[in-house]
Amino acid sequence: MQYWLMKSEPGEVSIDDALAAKTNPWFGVRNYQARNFMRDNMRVGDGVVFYHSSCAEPGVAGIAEVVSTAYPDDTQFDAASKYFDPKATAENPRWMMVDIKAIRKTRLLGLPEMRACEALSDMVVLKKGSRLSINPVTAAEWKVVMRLLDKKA
DNA sequence: GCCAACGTTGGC
DNA sequence: GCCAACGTTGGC
Repeated sequence: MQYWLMKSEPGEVSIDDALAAKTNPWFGVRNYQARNFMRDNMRVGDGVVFYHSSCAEPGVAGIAEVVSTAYPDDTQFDAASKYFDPKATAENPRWMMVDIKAIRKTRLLGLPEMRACEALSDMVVLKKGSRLSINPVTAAEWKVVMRLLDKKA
């Protein structure tokens, strides 16, 4: 059992959108490191910190879980999609995705509050210049995030 | 909109 | 295989 942080732009898929859907195929990841995490390391039941990025209030917005192992992201084959990849073929898919199920919406745990928490100082998402949309989260960090989420802001 | 940081591409 | 140029991410 592992833990992850997954970024989503609320303008695309917010935690509310994710909760409304039964499962969310995590299409559109076009970064090899993030793909490899999904393809090689994600297992059904893994915990996911649902993070809102590129928005007015970036931060943790909910909790989710991984509900499938990796399979080809079909948007790579769709010429009409902005995620289309002409170099990808059905025999040799380049991009993979997993299905995510939202568990609950939480209060917004914003970046300043996360940065203020010493126990989270090594979180990848807080590192300067970190742009990776999928990050491993340690069990210790997960616990701290859960505790912060249950606290009043 | 700005810009720092990072990833990818492509010429050599 | 190097590295400059370019594109993207994402906080501010």
